[in-house]
Amino acid sequence: MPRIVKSADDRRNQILDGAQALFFERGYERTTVNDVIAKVGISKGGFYHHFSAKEDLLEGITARLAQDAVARVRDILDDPALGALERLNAFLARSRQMKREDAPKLRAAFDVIFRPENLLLYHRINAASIAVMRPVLTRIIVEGTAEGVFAVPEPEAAADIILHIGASTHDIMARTITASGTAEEDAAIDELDRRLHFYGIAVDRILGLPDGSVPFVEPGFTRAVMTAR
Amino acid sequence: MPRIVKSADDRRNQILDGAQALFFERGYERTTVNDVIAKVGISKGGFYHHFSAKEDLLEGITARLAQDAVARVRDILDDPALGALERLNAFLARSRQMKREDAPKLRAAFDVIFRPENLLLYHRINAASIAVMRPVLTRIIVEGTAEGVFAVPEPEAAADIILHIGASTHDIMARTITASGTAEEDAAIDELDRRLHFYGIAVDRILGLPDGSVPFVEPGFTRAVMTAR
DNA sequence: TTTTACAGACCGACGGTCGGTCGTCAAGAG
DNA sequence: CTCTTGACGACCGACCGTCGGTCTGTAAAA
Repeated sequence: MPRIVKSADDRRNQILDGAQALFFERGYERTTVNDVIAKVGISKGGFYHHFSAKEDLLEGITARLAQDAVARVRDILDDPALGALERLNAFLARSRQMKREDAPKLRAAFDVIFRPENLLLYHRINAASIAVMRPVLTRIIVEGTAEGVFAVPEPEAAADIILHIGASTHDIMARTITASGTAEEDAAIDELDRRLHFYGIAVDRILGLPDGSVPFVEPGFTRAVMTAR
Repeated sequence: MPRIVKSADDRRNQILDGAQALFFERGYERTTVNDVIAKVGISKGGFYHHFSAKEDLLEGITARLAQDAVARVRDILDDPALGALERLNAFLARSRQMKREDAPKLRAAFDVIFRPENLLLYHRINAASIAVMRPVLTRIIVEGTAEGVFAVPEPEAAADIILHIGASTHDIMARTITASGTAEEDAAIDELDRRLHFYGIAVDRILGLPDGSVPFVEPGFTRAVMTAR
């Protein structure tokens, strides 16, 4: 094979790209290092020059993913014109909008991520996004408490809880995906939607807000994302 | 090797016992099937006669663990003399008592379970205990709502959230364990304790109760468990 | 010339398989 | 009641393929 040399950063990202595509297609365990190097067109030695273990791929991918996501809402988070509650809602609205925009890709990824054998992949992605969002959400809660809008004695703990609420959707998400195409799909989506709606209420209450202050879903959102092709 | 024949159930439990001991000592990934069969004194073929894969061990162990735990609080859950809130608090009190009683063993298990490489083991144990507790907690919430004590529109969703709150302690738990023996240990335990206290408040709020109705920790509890030998 | 990026043959360990063996126990013969 | 037989399921252990990771060496860059 001819030897192609690239800058370390480029190569690293290229490997990450290939690995990410494979992980979202077959899952982490079922993707081998040989699969990755074949896809990228690189040798074993080349791979282990940039990554010390297969595990590193997970860390690299999830970190990149989480940072990309937070970068796309940075402007809202830093908007000084908005109060804490408004920023929180604007952030959630933007997140939903982004999800709607690449719903098909998202849905395809869900198909793999929520399979039981990919539990580790799911939890890693979740943990990475929580790690990135925690300081952001903590700041909003701190400021909202200072504004007198929220009533939260432990902002960081509250942020942690709220972010972990997402993980409690795992099982219903998995069920909804499994039910996809069957007669139960409709009911599953409805149930998921009700859950997500309640999660908004749970957030309201944790923050000391009246029910309905922080809507998690808008009508049709859940169905739009879950039925996207 | 001499051949020793046992009933399928006995042998299965014996294998589970051995595997559980090893998993809680070295973690899941670092325990090989050969380790398990060596510990149990059985052959490869014997093992695969009872389990179809190494993964099955995880499922078997976590299911057994979760069912044991729920069996030890069954009497409280079924006590007709208690209201929903009282049952919930009695259940939590019993759980704490049990944790205090075998704090040393629990603490030793924590040492392994909360290591980053054992994330999967942690999540499996968590998922299994949530699966067992979900219907139990849901029932309490349904009844408490009927009694007019709780105000929860989606009992099952609320149960799910409350149970998942436990997972949000993972990182601080891990940090506390890592800090064990160092100068930061004291501060870490204090922080963990504050968190756990707030989680009680979060549960209060989700259930529509005044802050402090459902205490998660009592004074000294966190320190007692985390410093046990 | 030294350092960095890469190639690819190689290795050991691990999860899992497979053909076969041996205990156990019930049914039928003596 | 005892003994034989035979089927079934528990169990054995050599073996296999795969996979993550290593190592020696080489070409390009600095």
